[in-house]
Amino acid sequence: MRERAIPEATVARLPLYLRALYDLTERGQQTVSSEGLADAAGVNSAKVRKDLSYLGSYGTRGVGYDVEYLIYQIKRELGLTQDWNCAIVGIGNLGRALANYKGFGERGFRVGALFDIDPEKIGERVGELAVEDFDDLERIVKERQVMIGIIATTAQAAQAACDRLVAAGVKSILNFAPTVLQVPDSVSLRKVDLSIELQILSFYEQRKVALDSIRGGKRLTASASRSTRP
Amino acid sequence: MRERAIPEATVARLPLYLRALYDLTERGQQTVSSEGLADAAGVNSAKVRKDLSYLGSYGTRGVGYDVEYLIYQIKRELGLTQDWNCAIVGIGNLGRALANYKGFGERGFRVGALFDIDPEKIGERVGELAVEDFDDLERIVKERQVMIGIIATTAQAAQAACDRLVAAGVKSILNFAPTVLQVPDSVSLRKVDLSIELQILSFYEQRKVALDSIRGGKRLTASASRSTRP
DNA sequence: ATTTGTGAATCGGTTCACAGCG
DNA sequence: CGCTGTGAACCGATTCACAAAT
Repeated sequence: MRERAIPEATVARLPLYLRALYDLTERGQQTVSSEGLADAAGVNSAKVRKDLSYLGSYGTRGVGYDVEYLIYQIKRELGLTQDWNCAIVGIGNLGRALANYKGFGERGFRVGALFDIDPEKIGERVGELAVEDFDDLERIVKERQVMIGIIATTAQAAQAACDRLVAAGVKSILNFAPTVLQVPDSVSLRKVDLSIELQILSFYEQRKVALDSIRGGKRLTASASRSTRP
Repeated sequence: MRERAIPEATVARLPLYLRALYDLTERGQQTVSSEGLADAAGVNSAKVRKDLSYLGSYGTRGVGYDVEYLIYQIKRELGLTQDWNCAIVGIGNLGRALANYKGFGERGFRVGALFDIDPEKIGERVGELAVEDFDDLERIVKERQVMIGIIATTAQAAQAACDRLVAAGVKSILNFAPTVLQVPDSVSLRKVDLSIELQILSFYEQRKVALDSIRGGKRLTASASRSTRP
């Protein structure tokens, strides 16, 4: 495989492989087949092979992939050989939880600033940081070279938070607020919407209940609903 | 359009449309075109029309869609005409934030039980609920007719939490733990992985920096990075 | 004997473009 | 005339299946 451009779908799976590979090293495995990595990452082996082929030819036929080496290559591809400074805007329940979340640091994402607009919260300590004034965002983002902004405000406040991050030069934004944000083309935006995930589950759950009641022939009551194959 | 089966991609967007429609009612709009809804939901109008056509022919040519009626139809399709009881397993930072998150209740998801294995936490109040013993999960899930389980444990504890939820008859699970979970086919599983989202952003950010430094001809310093088009 | 790497076939989803209807 | 609803064309991603490598 030569030439650039890794498909989006592949990029989205690389972190999954990376996590699976870390798990494998912890179990002392030095080499892994596409099949083995597929199982550990919860995908199928054809996908693993095709995905990894976009990075280069890092496997050995008849053997598999060297775990350490593959970790290195994926980290390099994802830009994880350096640490990234993040800032969280909106220190409510979720912002606080994100500020305290250990998983970020482990993966090389340093939360280096917390912002809120509420004078009650400014100055308050959360973990190792103090909440700072949203008005100082631009200055602090530049001083601390924040590269990634995490928006954990209400839906109403999210666009303003976003605009300020963009004005400060932040090019990557992760949005937890349940609203659509506008950013210039030069900025990457991803979103996580908690209640949308539940609504999607609701769709499939509802369909299951409907199907059960057709098959069972009678209305479903809570006590009648049993788990099939535990 | 007749016959069943709504594409997965469409199902995943319905909650987005729903939120956009709520926003429109708040602004007093009674009818909306596919173009208008597309803007509000952050997609394009061809997608909106095709997606909505899977639900039925609910629009009026030359006019658009009736906002209220469309809300009703989407809610019905998603199974949101009823409330769903949820349980959160793992009351750490994130579990606590989720327990306090108002967005769930607003969308008809009632958090009706919190579980943790840590004796220190059992009995503690979080919002309106007390944390209960993980050992009592099966009984409580059945008593309160919990339909959706939310896993906010560590990666290590997640599979056990998942197994217990499945054993208790829960058919829909939302996993926040950074690990791959095994569930029977009869159970729907979705996942939200916070640090994976950051890693994806990292990939695109890194590529941007690389591109800039080629174009700019010189190494990038923090103060030299300006936002293009604010 | 295995397991990769990859063309070719396939699938699902998106976009186009316009006929059909209000 | 405007906007929906939808076949048709298109595009990206997944899966298949096997030749190539060790």
